[in-house]
Amino acid sequence: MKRDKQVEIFKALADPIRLEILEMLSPEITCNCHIQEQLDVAPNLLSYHLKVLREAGLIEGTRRGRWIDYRILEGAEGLVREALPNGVCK
Amino acid sequence: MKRDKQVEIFKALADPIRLEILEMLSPEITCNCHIQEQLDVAPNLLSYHLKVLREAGLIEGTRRGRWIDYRILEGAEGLVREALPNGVCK
DNA sequence: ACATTAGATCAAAGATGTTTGATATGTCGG
DNA sequence: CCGACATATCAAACATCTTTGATCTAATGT
Repeated sequence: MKRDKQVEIFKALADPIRLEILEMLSPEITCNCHIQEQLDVAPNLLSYHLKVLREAGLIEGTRRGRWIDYRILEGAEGLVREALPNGVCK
Repeated sequence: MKRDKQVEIFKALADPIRLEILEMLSPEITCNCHIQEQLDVAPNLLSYHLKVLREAGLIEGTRRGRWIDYRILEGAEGLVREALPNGVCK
């Protein structure tokens, strides 16, 4: 994996709001509005963090009517594990 | 693990120089001066990055005469794995 | 004790990230 | 088509991180 991609993934993980979001998304698809209720951040701020996670390739959103459902991408776990530096993780 | 600690670890990993260092340290103890040769960063900058990694609990340095040998800490792998968000990694 | 070398620390500059407020886009219900 | 709602985008303010240059500490060899 390219160094830049590796860095992008860890940057995406290096924020408390984004970690909350990822754990909230954990069990399954979650509507953006649902995340919003639980998280108490401005809607545009939530959008920003979701975008960072999306661009890192960790989540994906699909529109359902007026809302957007977010889910962790299939490949996300593999991607993160692949990003772990050899030095630290065999 | 506390959210702050989790964030601290990912921030430590979210930099290309620090990832280089970690992979360089991978096989075993490496003298600071050796890292320096391979990395081409100012010595004070290297110090800064080593400090970030040290404070995150990933590496440790011990002085040997004029030099300092750095090594990945035993617990580093466990620490990083523990930091991975449940959402992404089962 | 002195000069030299390896690292660390500090403060300021520069770069990058996050948050906010205002505005835009897309979708629904009437 | 219009008003309301969900989300996204944009620009500016603010905060944090990284890099640089100067200075400091600790250890070595003479």
